[in-house]
Amino acid sequence: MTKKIRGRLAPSPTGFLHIGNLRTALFGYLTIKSMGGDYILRIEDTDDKRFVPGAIEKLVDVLEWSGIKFDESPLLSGPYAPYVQSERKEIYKKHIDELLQKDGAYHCFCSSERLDKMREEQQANKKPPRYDRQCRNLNPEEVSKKIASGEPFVIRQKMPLDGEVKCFDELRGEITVNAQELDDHVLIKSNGMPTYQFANIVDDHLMEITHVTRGEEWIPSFPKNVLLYTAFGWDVPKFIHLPVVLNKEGGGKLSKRQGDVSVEEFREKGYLSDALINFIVLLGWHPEGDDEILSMEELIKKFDHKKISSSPAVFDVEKLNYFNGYYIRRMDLDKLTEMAMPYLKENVDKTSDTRKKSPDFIKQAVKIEQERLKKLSDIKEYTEFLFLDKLEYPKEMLIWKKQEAGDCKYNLITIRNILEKIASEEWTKENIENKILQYLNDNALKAGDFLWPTRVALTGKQQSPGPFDVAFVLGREESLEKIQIAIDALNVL
RNA sequence: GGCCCGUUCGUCUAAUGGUUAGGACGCAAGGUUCUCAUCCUUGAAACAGGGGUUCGAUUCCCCUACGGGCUACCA
Repeated sequence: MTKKIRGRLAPSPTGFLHIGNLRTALFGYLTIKSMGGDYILRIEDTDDKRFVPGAIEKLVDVLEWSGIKFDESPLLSGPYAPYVQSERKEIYKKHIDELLQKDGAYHCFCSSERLDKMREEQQANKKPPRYDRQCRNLNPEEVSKKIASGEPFVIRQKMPLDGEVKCFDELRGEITVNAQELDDHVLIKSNGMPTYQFANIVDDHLMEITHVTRGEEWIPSFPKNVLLYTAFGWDVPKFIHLPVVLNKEGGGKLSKRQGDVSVEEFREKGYLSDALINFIVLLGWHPEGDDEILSMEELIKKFDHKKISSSPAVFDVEKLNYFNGYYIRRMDLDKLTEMAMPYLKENVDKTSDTRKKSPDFIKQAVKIEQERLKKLSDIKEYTEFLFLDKLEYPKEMLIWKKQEAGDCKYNLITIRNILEKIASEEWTKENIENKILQYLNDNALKAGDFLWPTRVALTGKQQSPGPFDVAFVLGREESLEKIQIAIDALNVL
């Protein structure tokens, strides 16, 4: 029987999920799900400074919105509970005792002052800062005595003194380091809590994780982690070190300084989770073939973790915008209207016209802007003119190119006369369009001379949906009224 | 400083020991009833540099440059 595939996301509970974390989560999820395994959430809160109340719920909420669901988590629980490291202290205690017994670790009583000074000197002498292993060879009696007297201590991992350490990354292949490069890093802090370097490895083993996905910032400690598995006599899971996501400007890890990086912010601005996921998965991975539009379902089918790129990717919001617009254009209108509603509310509240507060009107408003939206929040600005009782625009805007003001006015009158002949029951986009175009066609008139002024009269904007769409949505009465206002304005000019 | 990881159009990337080095976003031009957007067509745009190995390297190896990471009782 083959072992069940299991992976995990192991964030610290800061309550803040940024794009880089989401990608790590996604690649982990897809790696595991593409092989039919279980994906679990484990909270790594061994550093109490990082804890933010409510963070776990928030994290799970955003992740679920993104389409990443866990099979086990602190909220769901499961056979390997608890899933929060601060609740697993006994487990770490038991295992560090075991490791001590196996001579894989030792107590260290060095004060932080001494360590600081030591590092300073090492750096001054151009030597790599590393623990000088002063406590590594204390005799057991001495250690017991110091512990008994209440002297504070940490527990360090005992690294080999020489030779090479080889470890294997699924993306990069074999990584070899000289054992002398390895620091005896701390496994248990003086407050009794484990460090990441200990808790993470113990838990991954205990929770039977088969594929470890984590950021490439962990590569330097990778050999030490492998050594820890070996010291316990445990099998080493497969390791996949994911490349980082970089800022567009100036390089460096994606950071808050350079615009939005929080998944929550993207969500609030009206980025669709499908688009975000589709965009992010392409940052370091590519399906076979040229089709880049993929749903989560398809991703799970097609994903191959061995094909993840080992070089870092730059986050470029332009392409995200394209994907988001693409997904919005393909959305069902009812669904889109529902999702756009929060962003439209302000416009709807502003109008005194009860007709414009109706679901049907709102739906039509969304419909004529659908293909223009890059993100849902655009809808507010784009549809504002539809809800305004009175349009404000300079009269000159009505005039198309080199048109004479008088001609412009005359043309608007012509349009008004055409529209007046359309009865309320026949007020459809197609009718409006056909009647106007037919007239222009029959009289060999240039469309721009008529359509531009009409559109401006109806929208008050340089850029907007076409006049037929707008006239239809606004309705017969209001359209005629707005055109008349424009005609009157041109009188004064 | 030391150690580690990386380097194909501006960006995300594909492919390959022999190709006109492919696609996507963006950009430019043209077309589709006025603008914007959509949609369609076309175009410009890349193998970091230097050595090897080889009949032949973008592809394999080495060096350099550049970018990034780590160097905590943070993860």
